[in-house]
Amino acid sequence: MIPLTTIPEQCCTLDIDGAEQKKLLAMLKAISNNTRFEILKFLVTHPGCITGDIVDYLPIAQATVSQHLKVLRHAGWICGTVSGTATNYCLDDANIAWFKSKVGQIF
Amino acid sequence: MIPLTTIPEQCCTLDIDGAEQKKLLAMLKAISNNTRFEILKFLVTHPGCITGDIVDYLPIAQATVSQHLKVLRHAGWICGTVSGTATNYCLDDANIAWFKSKVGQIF
DNA sequence: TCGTTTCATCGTAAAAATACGATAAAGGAA
DNA sequence: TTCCTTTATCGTATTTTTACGATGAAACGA
Repeated sequence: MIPLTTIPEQCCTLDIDGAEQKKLLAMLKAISNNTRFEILKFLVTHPGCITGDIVDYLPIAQATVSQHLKVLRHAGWICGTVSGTATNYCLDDANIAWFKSKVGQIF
Repeated sequence: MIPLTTIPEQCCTLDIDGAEQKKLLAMLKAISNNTRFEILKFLVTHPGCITGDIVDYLPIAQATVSQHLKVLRHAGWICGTVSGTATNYCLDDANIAWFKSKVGQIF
């Protein structure tokens, strides 16, 4: 019998492919930008806030924030809900749960 | 007493900052490139292989592979060990373990 | 020594990402 | 309607990333 200590620890499998890999890489790419990561952090503490709140919080132009929100939306990190002239943003819990579980299973 | 079902599920905390956030974002950025992700996958099944093996496996130039390896090294995903004229590459288990645990705790 | 192998780095071209001001669209208030 | 607020999109400039060929460095064998 092989002692437990000699069994090499599998540090990760990276067992993913095709559409799932594409989706995961898109999510990874989206959060690997510091500004977008900060937007996500802001949404954790300010769920349902509007674009203007994020614009006020960040030191960048409104057009740039809007562009980052689009990237986060398309990657599946956030959901936007139009309400009058404003848009409320929330974390996309379902996709984030998928991300967490996928990363947990392949790394 | 509040029923369990009404307790909102915390989808993520994103509780990270400073040097740790910087390191995490660098690792995220490094793997969000498809070629680099494929290199990591190759290393899972070919631990200790040399640069030339990766060059043969991928459809891109040697200089480009070397550049990607540099990015992965600096981000902490892999370790390179010079052996004669060759360089053996392995996954950086310790950093990958850190990555996995960090992602698990903030998402 | 001389040539070969292996790999990193240099210089540079092309593509993608990031940022901005200006503008457009759409809802609400007067 | 007219004006104001809010946000997305357009066009574009700048920066960063990605890719390549060429070159250099270092180890090895003949």
